[in-house]
Amino acid sequence: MTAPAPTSRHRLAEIGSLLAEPARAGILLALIDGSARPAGELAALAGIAPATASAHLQRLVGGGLLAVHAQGRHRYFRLAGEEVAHLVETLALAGARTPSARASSAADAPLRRARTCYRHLAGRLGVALFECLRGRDALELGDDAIRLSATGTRFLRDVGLFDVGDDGRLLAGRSCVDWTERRFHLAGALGNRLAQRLFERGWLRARRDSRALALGPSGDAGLRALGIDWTRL
Amino acid sequence: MTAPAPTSRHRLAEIGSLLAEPARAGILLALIDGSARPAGELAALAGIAPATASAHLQRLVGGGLLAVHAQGRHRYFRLAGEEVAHLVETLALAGARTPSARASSAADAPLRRARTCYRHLAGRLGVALFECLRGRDALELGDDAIRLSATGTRFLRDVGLFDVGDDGRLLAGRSCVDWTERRFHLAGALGNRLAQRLFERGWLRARRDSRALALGPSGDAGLRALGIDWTRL
DNA sequence: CGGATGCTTCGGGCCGACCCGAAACGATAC
DNA sequence: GTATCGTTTCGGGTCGGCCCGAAGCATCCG
Repeated sequence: MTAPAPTSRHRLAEIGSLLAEPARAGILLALIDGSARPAGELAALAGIAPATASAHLQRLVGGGLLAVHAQGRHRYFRLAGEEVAHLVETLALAGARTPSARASSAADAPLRRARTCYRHLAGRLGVALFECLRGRDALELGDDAIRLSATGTRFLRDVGLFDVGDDGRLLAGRSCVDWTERRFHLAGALGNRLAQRLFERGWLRARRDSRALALGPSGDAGLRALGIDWTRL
Repeated sequence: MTAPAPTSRHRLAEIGSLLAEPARAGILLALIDGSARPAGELAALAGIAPATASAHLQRLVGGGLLAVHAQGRHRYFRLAGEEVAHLVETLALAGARTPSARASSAADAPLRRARTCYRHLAGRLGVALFECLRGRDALELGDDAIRLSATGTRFLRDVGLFDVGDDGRLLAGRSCVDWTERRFHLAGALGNRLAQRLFERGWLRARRDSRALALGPSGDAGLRALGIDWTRL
């Protein structure tokens, strides 16, 4: 047996050590909805002094997990990409091994119903959306991604989610196992586009104080066209 | 904005700190093929004293990443489950961000062609197998897994991989993105069963000194029935 | 029943990481 | 220009983790 290459074990350890600190883990979790936040806010969120947060943020950026952009005297930090969100959720999923931890608090109820994960939908709504599409043969399994079928593109146009020019087959989707539900939901470019359209059409809207989502003005009728009943979700 | 629950960030950090040490990362990577190895061997592999390895192994078991079983005066350690293998590969994938690292050495060539990942197949062979099945409508997208279709079960019987009693629809598969190829290959119970049969039928055999796989006596003809040419893989 | 082997526990040394307050820096606001 | 705010850099204190050698238990072997 050859030992695993020293480099690969060190890379693994490097990523691990970036997540190993509760303060850094908290920062990543706070950004997992794809938002960009200034350093001071992240410091308060993690419960540490600005000086400490600055060092942590520097390490996270250096490790390629976060991206920065300066704007005025603020510096906004966000996750470097969807892979990072996926990675963090995978790890969080692995950590939630005990069933007792999954029962969790009533405060999580809106989160379990519908939330954003990076830029796509998760929670029971995300799962229901996936199942709706799959049940209508709207999804095709590709060699490296899940794509919308011709049937699916037509269906989404019919319910008013896609415009005439949109071709869903060009969008690569990833199916990813939902954290709370342990079932598939749609991520990747396809999932992002779909979520974006749901917001644009006023079916969903973001809440001010949480990752959880609320029903928009035209959401009830819209979701019903997909066979989804929000009130029973 | 509510801060993420303290518990979740601590769980994330806990998992991270388990991976954060090169010695522990090396141990996990050495076990990623699903093998069980005694403590002393893992110590030598990681380049540390037995006493140090013992402490590391204890932490990994306590964290739920490894499982032990004692046999005589040896204690054999292996990954606690497929989720752990998935987790480690996800992280290793994230770490291999630079293209230069992916070019790597010629010594990896057999690994890139065909290897085991936990108990299923990966590398170009794993990808080719997935694409063969997908192209023949042998796979169906389910709500929580990828399953073999009726067509697929029949096909695998025809090529001699499944016995008459086998019902592939009962096996849940997961599609997982290959580390070297960045395309889907088949994991989960379905992937494991398939790999097991390929070994039983003598199409593939394990090498003594590596995770890489070699062609078995009846492998060339068998793979050709799947439309896969080993020599051009 | 000794003697080897595999693994663990114990004790102690070492080094790195985390944390904060104070001060410097840059940009905005007045 | 001056004051203020957000952020980073610096210095120093503290704490925990990693590491190993030696000793203690088990297990197998002759």
